[in-house]
Amino acid sequence: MRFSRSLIPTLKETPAEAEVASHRLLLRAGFIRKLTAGIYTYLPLGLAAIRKVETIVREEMNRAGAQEILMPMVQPADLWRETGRYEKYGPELLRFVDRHERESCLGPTHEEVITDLLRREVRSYRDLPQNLYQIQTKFRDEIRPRFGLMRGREFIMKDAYSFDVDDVAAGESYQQMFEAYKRIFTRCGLEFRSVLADSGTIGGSYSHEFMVLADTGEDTLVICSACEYAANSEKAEVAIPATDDSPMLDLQKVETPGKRKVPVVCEFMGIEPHELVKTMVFDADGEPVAVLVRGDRTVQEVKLKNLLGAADIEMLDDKAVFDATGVPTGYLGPVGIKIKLLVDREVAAMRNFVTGGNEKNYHIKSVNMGRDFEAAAVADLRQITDSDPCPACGAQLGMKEGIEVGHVFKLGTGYSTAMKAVFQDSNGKETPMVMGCYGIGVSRIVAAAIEQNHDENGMIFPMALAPMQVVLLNLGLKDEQITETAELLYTELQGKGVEILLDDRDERPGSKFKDADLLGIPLRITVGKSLTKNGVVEIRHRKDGTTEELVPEQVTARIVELIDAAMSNG
RNA sequence: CGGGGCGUAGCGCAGCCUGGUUAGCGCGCCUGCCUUGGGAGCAGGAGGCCGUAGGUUCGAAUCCUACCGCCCCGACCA
Repeated sequence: MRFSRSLIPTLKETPAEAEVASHRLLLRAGFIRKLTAGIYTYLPLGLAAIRKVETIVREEMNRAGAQEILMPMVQPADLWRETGRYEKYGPELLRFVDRHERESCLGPTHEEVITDLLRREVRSYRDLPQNLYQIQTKFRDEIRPRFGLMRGREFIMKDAYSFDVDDVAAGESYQQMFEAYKRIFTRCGLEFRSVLADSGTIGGSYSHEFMVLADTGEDTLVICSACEYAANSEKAEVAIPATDDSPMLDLQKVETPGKRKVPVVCEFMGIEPHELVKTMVFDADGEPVAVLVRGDRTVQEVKLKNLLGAADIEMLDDKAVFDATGVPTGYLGPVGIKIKLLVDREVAAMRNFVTGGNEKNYHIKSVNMGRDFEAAAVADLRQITDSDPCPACGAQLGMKEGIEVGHVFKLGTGYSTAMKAVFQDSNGKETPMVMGCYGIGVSRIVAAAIEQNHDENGMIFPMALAPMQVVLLNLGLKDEQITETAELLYTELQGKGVEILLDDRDERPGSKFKDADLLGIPLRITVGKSLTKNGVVEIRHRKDGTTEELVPEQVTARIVELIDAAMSNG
């Protein structure tokens, strides 16, 4: 690839819209350009990086026995109605009608389509298992696309679906995919963790996420310092606390005029936030629900959503809270509350706590569950913290930020039952297929790799994902010896199958060095003055800046050696 | 969806408050000279429906209205 004839529009200045490193660098290095909010064109180098990921994913999926297909992007609404998701999926699902007034949507995921396919084609247990995947552009109309390729509305995803005769077989499929995923992310040269996860809108019983560790991650992971436990913090179960069995004291109403916020109430009453219980009100698919958590805790909405089986959970604003309860925010409490009341396990174990008085300007002391109020349910509803013990072994927990790049789910028979995807088992009995689904954010991996590997000068690609393996700088376009040597090396390396970008632009050396750094290509060959002076060219490693000088005849062999080494330990 | 902000040359911005010559600056781009190991220098040049539509005015990039687009924050703690 010749730089002079390629569309690699690098920018010296940072575009105003870019917040995070990967977005900034992808724009500056000329990998992507934005068409509209959350929708990007991949330029030659950006696409090359995407292709690297796709190739690794394909190889490992095929190796694991999955078969590649390609499903439509436009899907009929009726199919989505069969599973109830046309209504349930929410505004992320882009809906439209075609010229015949047929309702349609753009596929954000493909469970319905694949299940429809399999129910038509699979009759017998002899046809199972099946594991099918595609690499496709998905569309999700995100509330707020951001960070370039990290959270776009349109993005490239690999999604796979497994169909098995029973839970045991489905578990094997799941395990196979889990192993394939580990190989994929390892080959990509990424530092990652697999964690227990919530299964979200896709549904299902059991799932793991694969997270690339990076400070700009949108997810928080809890990782045990002692055992293997690792989970997304929205999923991480908080250990059941010891029950306080001190004697119940008498209820006591306290006037707290104007004291609404936890810290203010605590200061006023001379107590600590952990002695207070706050009452939060949410809207769960239109029904108001109150949740009790300790004053210093945070309600984990995902847990709440799962407990209620709700499609959408939203915290109510002050006015809506008053409308639902007749009490201004700040003074809500469980005693005498009129709406459904859910209680965090930690609160259920407490005695004699302080709550709002359910009356303006009053709080109550020495409240106790069971005596003073009843809960519709007691459950784990709060966000875990790093001072909580590991739910598996009790040791210290650590927290890290991560970018979700892969997700594997056990779906069970939810979709197959809803869509009547059944087969006859060996006894002739009609049985729903047991499903699993497995996603990888292909375009997001490129962004995640850059988040994890960059410096102030630009990207630093791992060899396996680099759009080009080598960049060769010709610093003497008008010097016959330099140009001849550069061209010779370019041809020779291409002949060895090396992916190489020849910087043959009529630019000054400084610009070429800057661009080479920016592009993050792992190896750089410089042919310039040192050739005419000392007969040597230079190889520089982008990652650590180390250089080696050698005569031109040795370069090709050395480069091939370096690439092989980088690919094998990646 | 709520709040805030921004739309002026390919990119980054100034001008707008306080309306009035030819709408500026830096980077990039084109031509020439010069230069060639970390984003050089000089000279010349091209490039703008000042987001769109309407209004106010003798006169609008500037004031008003609507629309469109984009960015940021929030949509989690009473």
